[in-house]
Parts: sequence; structure tokens; C-alpha cells
Amino acid sequence: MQITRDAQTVATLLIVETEEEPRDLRARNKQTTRQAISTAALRLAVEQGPAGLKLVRVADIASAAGVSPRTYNNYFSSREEAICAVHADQARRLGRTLLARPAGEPLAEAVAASVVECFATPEPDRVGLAMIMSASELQGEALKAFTMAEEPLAAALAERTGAGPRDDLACQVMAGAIAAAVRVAGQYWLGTTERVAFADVLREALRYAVPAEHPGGS
Amino acid sequence: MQITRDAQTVATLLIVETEEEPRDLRARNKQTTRQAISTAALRLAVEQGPAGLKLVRVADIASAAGVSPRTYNNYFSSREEAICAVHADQARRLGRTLLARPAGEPLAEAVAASVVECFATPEPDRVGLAMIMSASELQGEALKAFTMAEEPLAAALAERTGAGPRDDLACQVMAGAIAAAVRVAGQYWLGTTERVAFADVLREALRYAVPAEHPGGS
DNA sequence: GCCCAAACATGCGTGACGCGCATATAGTGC
DNA sequence: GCACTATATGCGCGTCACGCATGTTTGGGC
Repeated sequence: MQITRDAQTVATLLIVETEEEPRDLRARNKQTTRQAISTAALRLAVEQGPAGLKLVRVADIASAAGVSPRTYNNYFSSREEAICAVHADQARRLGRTLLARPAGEPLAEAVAASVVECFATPEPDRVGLAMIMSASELQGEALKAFTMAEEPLAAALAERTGAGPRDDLACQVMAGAIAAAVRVAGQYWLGTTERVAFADVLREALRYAVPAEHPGGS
Repeated sequence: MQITRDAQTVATLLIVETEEEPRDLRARNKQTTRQAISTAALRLAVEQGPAGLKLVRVADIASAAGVSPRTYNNYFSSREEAICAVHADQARRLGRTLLARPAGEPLAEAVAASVVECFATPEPDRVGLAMIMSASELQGEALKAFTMAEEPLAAALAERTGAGPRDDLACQVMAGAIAAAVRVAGQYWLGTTERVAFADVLREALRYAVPAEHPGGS
């Protein structure tokens, strides 16, 4: 094996991706420290502002989270990943949330409700969001976070619409469009000075992303 | 000034972003070395495959491009950026290409033609594309590359549809949806074993991303 | 054709980071 | 309780991004 990615990191990612509410005490602790690290990273980043992002040292994040720098690196392999982890986890929930909507609900309505539930409940922190979406060093990781929503979302869309395997492409494109709408809505909302509810911007943006007819019915 | 980003790098980025065909010999040379570095980076990455990406050292890229490692760093601040630069430049052209389409053409047709012209002419290299889109280390930068198309694309959409400033959100969402469609089409095309033309996959994907009615007309 | 200022390429040094390896410790199944 | 496994941490190495200083090329005014 030439490139052996850190075994502990891999294990962490696998668990986080598959399980949501671990019964195991070990896994619970891991999720706790993971959240501690990511929230500490985000907090420190916000304190420094987008300009001084590079002043946030790994050692600072680790000590703020109460772990050793090496442990920090067992969970995240870059500052950017740690800072954006919160939003990545948020995005990952979208597919599941959509599946939990009542079955009879129209697709556009269900999607809008799920998105609002995942991203606008509660109203996101303007400063934190601005940090993540404006700092150029974080752009890549932020986009990865939004993109993580797409795969489960596409699966959920396929399930809901009863789309056959030949509609895979359609579902994936729609999932991508929805994720893009959420992202654009975020930027738009950050640019507004008036006190608009993020949920309203989201619904408006989604109007342009979700067609009236679903993949299975056209 | 606390964080002084490398002045030379900034100058490079500005020129590249604003000018497309520099008349100045200096700028021409810069673009040449820039392309030399990025193509060398992509070539070496392809040679090693997605697994051995980290074996591609900066020194290798620099020597393959015939420049010093320090010069490499004047143009790109990470391997990933260098590897994805080709596709980023490609994506940046999309807005301009759309504006060059005949004025009478229906929107969906014009968009499809522009996308095909930018991304499927000539048929992209399967291996190179697979490298960029599958290697997890490159995901962030690859997403940034696709996202770069959105801003000029949204402007071009607004111009073409005669959308007013109140339709900004709609145009941005549509641009995001188009970019997502291109990305998804790329993944889909890479997964196909049959020899399907990438252009066909693109057109199919765009059918789900571009609504029949444009923002200004709904 | 010549000279000068600006732009550019390169060398060197520094601070930080990612991560493999080894070890101490805490949680788990029997 | 005990053996076992997963996790936290310390240490060290190789690599990288980038500021600074310097040599080299380019373009323009005369």
C-alpha cells in the first residue's frame, strides 16, 4: 500500500457518514470531540475575520477544543475541513429530511420544506455564514459541503418520484440544481441589508430550480 | 498590512481574469508559462493516477514545466489549483461564449450550444477528467472551477433574457443549475462504458436544468 | 540604437502543516 | 475481572507556501 491514509481518520469518516445517532459510548465521544473541534475552529475563524484566517493556527483550534494538535489531525486533515464541518453535516441531512416529509405532499413543496428545515431552522448565523462563503481559502471546502447534499438528495428524489433507473441523470441534475439554489440563496441573503428571512429567499430561489413536473412524470 | 499575499501572484490573477488575449509580449509569456505549468501538473497527475496524487511533488511539476519551484508558486498556490487551472479557464469562457450566440436563438438552445462548445469541443480526455473529478483532494478545486462559470454566465443570462435587476436571483440560480448540470453530466459520462458522446449527455442533462420559460418572461 | 524603470524569474530561509509510528489509556465483550 | 481493541497523545520527518533579496528580461522614451 503506497498511500495509507491515516487509518483513524478513515474510520471516523466512515462512522460519521453511515451512522447518525451512535449507541456506542465510544462513537458518542468521538462525535462530541468532533463537534468540539469544528465549532472551536469556526468560532476562532469568525473571531479573526475572513482576512486573518491564516492567523488561526492548528494549535489554537486544538487547545480551544481541549485536545492535542495530533488529535485534531485525526479528525480533520485541514483547517478548512474543520471549519466547514458543521455545514457539511447539515447538508448531509437533507436527503433524509426529504424522505421524512409526508408522502402526499407535492414535490416542490416537500423539497422547499426540507431545505428550510435543514438550512434555515434556526436562522443561520450571518457572520459565520459570511465567513464560510466569502473567504476564498474556504470556497473549495464550502462547495464540497454543499455538494455532499446532492448524492443522498438525488436518491431521495428518485425514491419520492418513483423514478426508474433511467432517470438517474434527471434526479442528479435536479439535486445539483437544488444545492446550487441553496448556495446562491445564501450569497443573496448575505448581500441583503434588509431583514429578510433566509427561509423566504430559499423558497424564492427554489422556485427556479425545481420544475413543476418531476422526472418520473414528464 | 498583516497578511500580504504575494504581490506577483495577485498581479497574475488580475491579468488572467480580465484580459483574454493580451497584446503585450510580457503578458503573453506569462500566459504561456502559466499554461505550461498547469498542463505539466495535469499530465503528471494523470501519470500517477488518483491514488498516487501526493507523489507528484511541486519540484516535479516545476521541472516538467521548465521553471523553478519558486516560479511555480508565483502562479499557483497549491498543486490542486495548478492541476485544475485548465478546466477553470475553460469554465470562465462560458459566459462570453453564450453572449456570442445568435440573438434570435431560443435560450435553451443557445445555452446548450455554448456549453457543448466550451466543454465538449473537442471531446474531453476521459482520463484527465476522471482524475480531476474522482480524486478527493481535487474535489474542492474542481468545484471551484465549475463555479467560476456561474458569475459571468448569470450576467450573460440576464443580458440575453432582458431580465431586470429584480431577476438577479433567478439568473444566478439558473447559472448554478447549468453549472451543476455540466458537472453531473461529466460524472455520468465517466460512468458510462459505451461510447456515448459527451455532448449528448450534456444536452440531456441541460434539459432538466433549463426551464422552457426564461426569468424575464414568467 | 541606448538607457532606465518596471516586471519577472529565481535562490534562500522560515514557519507551519500533514501524517506515519510508537505508546499510554480508556472502553468493550466474555 | 481480563484480554482486546479503539482512541489520544508525543515525537519526528518530509513537504509546502511564501516573504525577501537579487539577477535578468522587457518595453518605452529619446
